[in-house]
Order: sequence, then structure tokens, then C-alpha cells
Amino acid sequence: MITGIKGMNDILPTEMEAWHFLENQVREVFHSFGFKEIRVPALEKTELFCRSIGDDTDIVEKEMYTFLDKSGHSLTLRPEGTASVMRSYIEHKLYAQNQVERLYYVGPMFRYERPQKGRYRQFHQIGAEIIGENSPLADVQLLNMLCRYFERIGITDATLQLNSLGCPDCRPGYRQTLIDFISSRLDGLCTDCRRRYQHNPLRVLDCKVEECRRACQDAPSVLDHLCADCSGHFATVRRLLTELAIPFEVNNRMVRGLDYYTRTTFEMVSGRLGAQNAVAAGGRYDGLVASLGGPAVSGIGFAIGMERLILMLDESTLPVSRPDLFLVTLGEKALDRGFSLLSRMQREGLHAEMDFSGKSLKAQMRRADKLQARVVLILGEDELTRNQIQIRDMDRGSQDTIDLDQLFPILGERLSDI
RNA sequence: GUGGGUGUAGCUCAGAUGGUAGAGCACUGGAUUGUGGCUCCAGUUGUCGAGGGUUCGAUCCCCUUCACUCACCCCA
Repeated sequence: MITGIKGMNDILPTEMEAWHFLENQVREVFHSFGFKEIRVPALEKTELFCRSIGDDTDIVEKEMYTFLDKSGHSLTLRPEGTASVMRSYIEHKLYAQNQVERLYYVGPMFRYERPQKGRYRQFHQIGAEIIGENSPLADVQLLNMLCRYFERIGITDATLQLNSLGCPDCRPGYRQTLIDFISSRLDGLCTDCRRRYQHNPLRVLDCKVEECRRACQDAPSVLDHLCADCSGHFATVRRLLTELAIPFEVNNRMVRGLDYYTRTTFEMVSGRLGAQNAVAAGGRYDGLVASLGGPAVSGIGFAIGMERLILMLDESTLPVSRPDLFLVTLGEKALDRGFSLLSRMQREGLHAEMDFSGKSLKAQMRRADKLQARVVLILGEDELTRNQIQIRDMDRGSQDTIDLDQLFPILGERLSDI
């Protein structure tokens, strides 16, 4: 047996209702905020991700699916969406069309990691970006859209965590202050933190080990070291969120895994997801577009992990799809005649099914019941000779005999009020 | 890359201190010559994850390996 690849899952027909639900709702909500969809390839030149995500990040160092194509170019399956969208934005000079672009995307991403709950090697993200808008209103609009989407799909138990990482003016100073602080209490830290504090000091603040938490209890906060502009920006974001009645918690220890983030960063977290508690995350990336060779425009965006979203979905909120009609036939003549009736029903846009194999009436009825068909039509030899058909309401259990030429008018009436 | 757990029917899982396996669900047929759900009856399905070792004999014991899964690292 040839099996699929580790960490890459089939999405089977039984799961598809949930996926369609998420995709349909996201289009409605995001369009109402003026966002346009963009589709970019799954493969990019490796260099794009090294430059945008950062050479020193775990994603680039060990998690990318990278290979040489037949002409020797190094290509990578995208580990996230923002880099590709920015590449496309710059390449097609979208900034020349509109000063501000609002874009969203839906699609698979790839990271070579050990799979576990809520983490897969091929996974799917819904992402949104506002490019070319520096105002804190953009931050708040994006967060508002994220919350409205969660509300729409019935997710109520996620909490929004907010932080600000500062900008190239104020971040280096804080970073050094933090490294100095950590150096002073190195012996209280776990081996991981001792190894990484020079390289990623913020990460130490987020360590789960109890000793590290204690040692870092009174560590300097990034929020106390923001420059005036960043501080003002962050204050406005918090004020507007409050005015929109969007609940949030400030978490000054929240870390981002990608290098390009500046100022506002955020996560939606939930306790229902196992060890990976973030279902959505994002932030501002004011230097990214320029660093990729585009104009000096700011940006902000987020990505939602769809598999994680599905773990949080309450299945009872999903719309159920039932066939309108199931056609039961008895005998060969009725099978032929029924088949052409079926075809006409489908042409009318009805969801109609039947069995082709000549099973017993009971077996066909069982099938209709299993599919939860609303109405069953029964066409046997007797009905055929009288030019009639039986119409049965499966929910009520009532059944009538009608003339065949009345079938479509009657179906129109019966199915319209469902 | 590191650590724990689990691999028996399509699915969820029992099982014996070594004598080649069972239940429920699902599926099919019947009880009702042409009527679903409930009930009852009958039937189908297995290289017991793979390879090797010990043994008269291994699904069970030993070794190796693979897969899945959870967690670490890190992240959506």
C-alpha cells in the first residue's frame, strides 16, 4: 500500500463541510471590510524566505522544504504566506494602483516539523494583509475583522493577546537592556535559555520552565522602552479596541517567530488546542516591503491556522447538507424512466439521488434514510402503468400518489418551504 | 533532532502466563412477494504493523525496524 506523506493529511468528504463553512464565511466577512483575494504559487525562490522571515529563525534554519529544480535553482515550498504576497505586491507594482491594498489569501503552507496535535507538515492558513497604511486604525481594523470572523463561525473561547515590539529606533536599546538583565542571573536559567538568550532574548521571557519564570519575574518590559512614536501608536490601538468593545490582554512577553515584525503583535489563543495554543497570530511589519526591494511602505497582517480552527469548531453549528430527493425505482422499465426523471430534477438544480443497481425497495429506502433525504419518490411497475408516482415525506412519514405530469409543480411547492 | 504512548476486522476496541482470534458499530440479506428510523434473526471481512530470534508450536516472550500519536524544540 502506498501511503501519504507524514504530516500531510487527506481532507475527506466527511470533513469537507467544515472546510467549506470556514472558506465561505471568510469570503463574506473579509469582503465586507474591503479585502480582495490574492492567489500566489506554493513555490518560491528560497532566497525570498531567507530574506523576509530571517536567516536565524527556526523556520528558515530547519523547517523549510527546500530542493533544487532541474535547472539547479533552489526552490522552497512556502512556510507562510506573507513573504509571497509581498513579493507579488512588489513584482506587480500594486502600490501604483492603490495607495493602500487590503489582501487576503487561503491555502496550504509547508513546514518540515514533527507533526503533533494541531501541527502538520502541510497545513492551511487564512491570511490577511493591509499594505501601505501606517495608521493604528489599520491595526484595529484588522483585529476587528479577525474577531468578527471568529464570531461568525461561532468561536467564542479565544482570547486576544497584544504586545508591541517597538521599531528599529527603540528595539535595539531594549534588546541590549534585556540581554544585560539576563546575563546577571544566568545561573537561574534552564540550559535552553542559557543557550538562546544572546540570540533571542525575548524568548527567555516566554520560557515554560518554572525557574526561568521566577528568574525573569522582574525583567524589564518592552513596553517601558518604546520610543514616543511606538508608545503613542500602541496607546491608540488599545484605546480604539476598547471603544469597539474588543476584549484583549496585554502580554509584554509575547514573542514572534519571524524577524520582520515591528510594533503591534498579537495572537489569538485557546486552551482547546493542546500544546499549540495559538490559532491565529500576526503583527505589523513596517520594514518588510522595503527590505524586499519595494517602496518604503508599512504593513500589518495575520494568519489563521485552519486545522486549529477546525479543532475549535463546534460541529453543531455546521450547516447539514441533505438531499432534496431520493428516487426509488422497482423493475427495469422504472429504472430507465426514473433515470431520466432524475436527470431532469438535477437540471432544475435539485439535489437528487438514486440507486442504479436494482436493490430491493427496503434497501433503497434504507439508503434514502441514511442520506437523510427530505423526500422519497417511488416509481414501480404499477405506478408506471398508471402514469403515477408515490411521493413520501420522510420527516413526517406521510405518502401520496400523484400523476407523473404533476410531479414537478408539486415538488416546487413541497421543497420551496423547507 | 529528542522523549513517552500505541499498533488485532472498514471504524472503536477486547483477548489468552505461548496451542494461528472475538464484541459492538458499519455493511448485506431476511422477518414485512413493493416502504426508512426501533426491534429480532442470519451473513461477509483479518498476512493480529513488518522482519528476524527462542520454541514442537509465537498475535502473546526477545531483538530490530516501520507507522501512527502526544510532548519537547519551535510555531498557525
